[in-house]
Amino acid sequence: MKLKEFAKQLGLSPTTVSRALSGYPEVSEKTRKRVAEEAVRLGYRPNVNAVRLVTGRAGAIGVVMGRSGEFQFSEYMSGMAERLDSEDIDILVSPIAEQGGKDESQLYSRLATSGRVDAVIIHSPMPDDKRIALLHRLGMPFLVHGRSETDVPHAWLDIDNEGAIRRATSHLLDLGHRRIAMINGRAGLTFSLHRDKGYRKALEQRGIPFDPRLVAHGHFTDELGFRFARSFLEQSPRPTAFVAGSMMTALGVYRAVRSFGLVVGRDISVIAHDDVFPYLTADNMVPSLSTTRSSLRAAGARSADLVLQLLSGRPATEIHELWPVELILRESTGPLPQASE
Amino acid sequence: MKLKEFAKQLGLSPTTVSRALSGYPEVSEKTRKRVAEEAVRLGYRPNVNAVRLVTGRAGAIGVVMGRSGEFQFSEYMSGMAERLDSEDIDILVSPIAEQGGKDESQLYSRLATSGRVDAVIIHSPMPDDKRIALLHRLGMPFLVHGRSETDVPHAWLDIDNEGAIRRATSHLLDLGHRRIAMINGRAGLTFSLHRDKGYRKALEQRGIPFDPRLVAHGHFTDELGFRFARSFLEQSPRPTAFVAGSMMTALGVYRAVRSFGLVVGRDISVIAHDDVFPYLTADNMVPSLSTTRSSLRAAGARSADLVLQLLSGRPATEIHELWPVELILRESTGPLPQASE
DNA sequence: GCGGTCGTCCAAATCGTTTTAAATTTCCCA
DNA sequence: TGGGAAATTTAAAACGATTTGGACGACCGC
Repeated sequence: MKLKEFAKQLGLSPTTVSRALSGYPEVSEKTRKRVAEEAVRLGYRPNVNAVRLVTGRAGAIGVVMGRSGEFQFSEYMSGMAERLDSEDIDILVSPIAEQGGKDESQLYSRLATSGRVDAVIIHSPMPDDKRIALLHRLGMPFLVHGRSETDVPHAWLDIDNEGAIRRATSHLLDLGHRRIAMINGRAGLTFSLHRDKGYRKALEQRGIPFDPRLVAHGHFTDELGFRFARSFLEQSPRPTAFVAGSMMTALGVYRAVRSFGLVVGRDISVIAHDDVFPYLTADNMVPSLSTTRSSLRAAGARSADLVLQLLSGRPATEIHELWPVELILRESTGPLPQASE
Repeated sequence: MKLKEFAKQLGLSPTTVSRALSGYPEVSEKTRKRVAEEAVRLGYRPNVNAVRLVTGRAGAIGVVMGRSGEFQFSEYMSGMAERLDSEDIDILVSPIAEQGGKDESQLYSRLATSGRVDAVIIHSPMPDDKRIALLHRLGMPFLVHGRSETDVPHAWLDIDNEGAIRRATSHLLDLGHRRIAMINGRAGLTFSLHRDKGYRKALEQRGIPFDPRLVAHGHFTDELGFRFARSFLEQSPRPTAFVAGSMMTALGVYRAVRSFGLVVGRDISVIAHDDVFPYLTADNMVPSLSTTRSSLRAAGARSADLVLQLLSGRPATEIHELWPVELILRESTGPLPQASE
């Protein structure tokens, strides 16, 4: 069913019908209502591609997915989808062609010039992320999920990684721990740097020297959690507490601790960052895991919302949101055991 | 840069340029080459929306994402993305409006009539899935990831869930286990039924009666894995082996076993299905987890491939792929302990 | 009853391509 | 050298909507 045909059935011109459906004021309330009703009855829906061509809008938001298929991804997308459900806007997922390098910027260029999307969301930025400058230069609206230190104006939404890790570390210090190991995210990413900063600040406040041998960087996988934790535990004196970057990391840490015949929550304290997944919950771990918590799904929903604001004209420089992170104490954290002192 | 402008710069007509770029035979090799080179040099790319309007093709494949944001999702999508990287085809993610019910079919209708996608992939089908009949009726090409028993012709790609679980169960029986519990997927879904069938067949072959108290259904979460496993272990006599539906489920099972003071691989054997995630590997669990294994990423890549075949005219009735599943034995499975007999 | 305003509605241009149908050029052979 | 087939190229008509610039009455005040 095309507009022309539909209009004829109504005895109206295509113009009027189009306006009625788009909510323009030049059409009487009576006919608007009639048009709306008939559209439903006859099942008329404007052809998306025609609308896109003529308006120049793509009706889609692009999300670039890393090669490694992070487990966090679907949770964030669920959130976005939740928010975009009511709008007539799609989510477009683009794979990254090659890790880092030139191909990545090519992907963004193509995304921008092809007119496939109206805006892009980028993840895991670095302090001087080249993508940000690129997208700005291309004139493509974008939101950064995370933060960067570039001068290029850009909208962003981030959680307070520094504060979260600072509080987590401080809490462990309060409990008497002095050798606290941290398994951080990939080196060079802003959030990893922020977490590092939070960790150091907490130590600094107590006048405890920073020991680089207690910090590791890498993907959030159970394997790295396990390996790093083991290598930390082999040190002497060994750490008595861990700050783990993710739930998966924490799984590895738990295993590593057990493999040394130690008990989490008694011999070794663990705090991890939790993005709140329906399929893996900190409460259910044994012992239950203390976490710094922030809903990734909520971040996804809000991201979609902010992109919509961006598209409707709100200046990117106004869009900066820093979310606080909760610290949830459970059984995996406890006072420094006497013997270890 | 528009086609008209670009053509003028080349001293050719838009028609010729369009044909040269689309690889039609009516243009001489010499000009084709020149056009291609200049297109790169001047950065001309056809406007996607104009192409879509005139060709009627959307240039996108739709994937419907469940509300619950399954952790498997991004791995499958990564696979799809991998395959579609070379094509000029997008992946469109649609959230499901409401769980089940009427809204779901509305979503598919809209997806089909709006011209947003050329094909759709549906997941976790049921034996008489309404979506299949609906999409068929709407004339929208689609691929079912999983299987169904409907008469409606449809393309599908599935793994041999029945065979996998049958082999897993048989292996446990070989080891002497007699009370084997199974934590299956959500009730009513085809793959759950297939797994159930595989489980029963294995028992039947040994003449062991099926005990419904040893089977549970639900989402693949660590929480359900833990709860179900605990409730099974409370039975008397308790099961000596578990078949777990997913890696997350297995995590819960491991915890439950430990919470009873039992040891996986010695007191209790566990086999789980593994979709092969980079962030959670069976090899790294302690003890390492025996699995039925099938790469979800590969399935995603192949799905994209099959959809492309579908779109280029291959009949849906020809597209049926059943993938075998590997059985990988590791430390979590062992002979029935003497004391338990 | 006339000119102006307002509220509705419409004809036609437009978006940037692909593709049909026709026009041109090239080429080969009688 | 001319005729016709084959190889190139082109002009113009789609595709299905939005939107610009008017047109047509109805209504009001003077």
